[in-house]
Amino acid sequence: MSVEDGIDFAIIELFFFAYRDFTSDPDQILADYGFGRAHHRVLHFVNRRPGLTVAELLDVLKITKQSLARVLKQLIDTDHVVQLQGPRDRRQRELYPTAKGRALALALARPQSRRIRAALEDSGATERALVERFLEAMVNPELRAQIDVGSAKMSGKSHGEH
Amino acid sequence: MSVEDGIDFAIIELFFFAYRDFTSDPDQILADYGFGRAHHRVLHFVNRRPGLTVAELLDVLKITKQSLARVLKQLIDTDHVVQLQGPRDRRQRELYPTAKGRALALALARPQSRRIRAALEDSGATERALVERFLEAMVNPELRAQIDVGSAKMSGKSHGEH
DNA sequence: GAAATTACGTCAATAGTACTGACATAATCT
DNA sequence: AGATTATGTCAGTACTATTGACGTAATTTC
Repeated sequence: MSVEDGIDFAIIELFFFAYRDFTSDPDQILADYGFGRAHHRVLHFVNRRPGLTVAELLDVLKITKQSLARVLKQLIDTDHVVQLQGPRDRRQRELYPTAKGRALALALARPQSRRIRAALEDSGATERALVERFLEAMVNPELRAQIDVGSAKMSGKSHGEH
Repeated sequence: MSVEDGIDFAIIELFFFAYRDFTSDPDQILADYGFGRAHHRVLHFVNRRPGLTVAELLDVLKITKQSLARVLKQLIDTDHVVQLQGPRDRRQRELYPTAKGRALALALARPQSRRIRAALEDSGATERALVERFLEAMVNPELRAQIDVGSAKMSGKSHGEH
């Protein structure tokens, strides 16, 4: 169905609409802080992978360090993120969320999670797994390593407050 | 699994990565034309809903007419899109793709469709329907009318070349 | 038929996010 | 000691988006 010229227009369009609305919820909240989507992404990944270095963050986001600079500086200046000198390599800066940063990251994730829950409302674990599998398969194969689907990597890595 | 603080971080992240890579394919092609993502979106919807008016396009894209102006002008100047005076209301401008515009829209959609096909490789119609249902459910309910999943609306609307 | 509204176009100013290129500093590696 | 690496920063540019204001032509309303 809705495959014209062998092109899957239906899912192409659905993906556009779905992502547009998916990002609209946090955008509202971010506006109150004078932040944009870039701040959201940085905060999200610092929160999810506390202690990641600047280089690792750049690699995950696939942006340049000049693009990151302003956004990261603002998050540090507003006390949402802190930098600690790397323990092994003192050139590195490990990034950690503050309590304030974690709270904001959570506030931003909440409506998105709510939207996902609603979309999977009448679905069981099978359907959920299928959606996860589909989304993962949409990611470039060589980049799937970046994805941290399981919670294993997180559980032992509580660095507390900084 | 991977639901911390009751937040579905797994799908939030997967959605980010999936959409990033999903848009990266056409971005490469667009660069050759000096176009950006905005041009892609306009071209896509003009192609999908030939004859739609400027106001309808703004409503679908959820941007302002000032944002659309430059992009649409460039697409018209480069002979990818044409404007025709509305038959009923002559204030309106109906937008149609040219053959050139259709060719570009198709070239942009091809790698995206290929990616979707690969992601659904070992899936049947059931799984495909499930993914469609999920994506549709992610869209704001009041905006689902915009989505043109079926091909019914398209089939009889071939306006030919302009 | 005059007045209000609508559809569209355009000018000006601003913001957010991204880019390339270049250069500096400190730390680590060879 | 010299090369490389990790990070920071300065300068310039591009793309997409915004708000606000104004103009024109066509349609609707009274």
